[in-house]
Amino acid sequence: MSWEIRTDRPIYLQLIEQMELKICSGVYALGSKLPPVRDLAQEASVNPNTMQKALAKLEEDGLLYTNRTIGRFVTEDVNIVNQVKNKLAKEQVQDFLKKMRKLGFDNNEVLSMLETMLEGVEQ
Amino acid sequence: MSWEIRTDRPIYLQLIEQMELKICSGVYALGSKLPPVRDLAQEASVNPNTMQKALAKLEEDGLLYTNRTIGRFVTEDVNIVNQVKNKLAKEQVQDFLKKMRKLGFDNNEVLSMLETMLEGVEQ
Amino acid sequence: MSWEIRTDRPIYLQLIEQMELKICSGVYALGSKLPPVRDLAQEASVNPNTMQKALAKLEEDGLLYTNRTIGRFVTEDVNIVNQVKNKLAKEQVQDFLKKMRKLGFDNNEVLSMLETMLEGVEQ
Amino acid sequence: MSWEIRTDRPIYLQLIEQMELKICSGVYALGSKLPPVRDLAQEASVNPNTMQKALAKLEEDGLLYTNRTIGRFVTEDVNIVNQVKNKLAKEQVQDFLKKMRKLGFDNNEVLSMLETMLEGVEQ
DNA sequence: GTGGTCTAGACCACC
DNA sequence: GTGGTCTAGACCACA
Repeated sequence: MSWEIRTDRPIYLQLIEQMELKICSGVYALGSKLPPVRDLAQEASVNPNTMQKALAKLEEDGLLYTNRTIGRFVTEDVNIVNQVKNKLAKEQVQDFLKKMRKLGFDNNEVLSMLETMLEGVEQ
Repeated sequence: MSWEIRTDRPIYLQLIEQMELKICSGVYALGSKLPPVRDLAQEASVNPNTMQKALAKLEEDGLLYTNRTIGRFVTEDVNIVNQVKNKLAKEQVQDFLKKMRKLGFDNNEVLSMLETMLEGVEQ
Repeated sequence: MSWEIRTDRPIYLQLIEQMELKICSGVYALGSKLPPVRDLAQEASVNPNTMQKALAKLEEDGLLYTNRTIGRFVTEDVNIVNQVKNKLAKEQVQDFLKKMRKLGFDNNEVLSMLETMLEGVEQ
Repeated sequence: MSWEIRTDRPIYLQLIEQMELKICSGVYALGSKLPPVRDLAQEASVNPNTMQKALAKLEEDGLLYTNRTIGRFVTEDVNIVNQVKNKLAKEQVQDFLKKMRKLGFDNNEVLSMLETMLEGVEQ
């Protein structure tokens, strides 16, 4: 998964979301060292200051921590990561339901459709 | 809902998808007249030919029909629209499941989470 | 039926053929008066001299005759017209067979296909 | 057989028809590689985009398939080609009958004329 | 070098 | 003014 930046919302918010996702999905493992800010910024084609702002917010939330002389690391606290995971999951569910409602499906229909599509599918 | 065009996929495909969505979600009602190609193109900030290509494809699929010199109309055939609705819904479900799996949720967890979030929510 | 002129063959030959066809199919009835050469030429978008050349040839074949002061007329001789009709028909058959052979159909297949398509069709 | 383009009908439709004919009559054998779009366009004296449009339609119908960056190929599926062959043959028969009727021949006369002309003719 | 896509701009038929 | 078609010219991804 790469970086996807759009111009219709604050970039640093998008960076936060995608960074959260990368951590929760294991792209950056618990306790692992992150690439330098400059590298991340270049990878995402954004200004280093913007990337810095995003990382600072993630640090605030406890998802990252900085060792000034060595670099930035992903937290080793599973609980924090799980909290974020749940937050992201809830957002996905909300987003999904919103889209399905727009298509005219009510709760029961969404549920039965999901159940149908889960049957017989390997995990 | 407005138009969102990205540069990483053929524009006409995105136009097709968004047009399908607009029709299925009722932005363009069954049997109603569409704005002229040129207007739609300007609205979406694309070349009229590109919009034309997308509309031609939708016409092939029976979602639209053209009354030459008068304009383009949404089909009045509920069946066709429902078919497209189901197709779009399935895509949404697949997409949703893919994202949830990336977050580390298995089928049962997705299902129970959805059920939980549907409880006590007004339709 | 209007005039169709192509640039890949002598125009006057095409005029002859189409004039024969018009007479045989009754566009210009037996014994009827033809429009003036200039009108015919304009109708077919060709030079009057070219039209003149075609009409002269048809006259030679007895399909037309000229009354100098009154104009040009279609012959009243059914036999002559029937001869031309047969000639044109044979050309059509030959042309048809040639095309069918190019598509890979042999005589028997052509015959059976024709018989099939004639069944149940009102004349 | 070369390309014949007329101005009284959409060019891309004529290209489709003639391409179908070329494939059905073996000018382009099953499974063989077609010349590049640009070459075909130049051969037919049309814009590459117009040729592209025609080929795209033939591809939709399964008569061609594209191996991107390598080229376009005729299908290897005999069934599809035979279907098209039959379609073209039916059109020829219809066209033939129409012309013969215009000349004043009824079904039986057409049939007997064809039978007569087929006798004693080498295949 | 291949097919695919997009834009810009033009003309046509029809009502 | 509507959709339809065509041309010219450009750029892209891929191998």
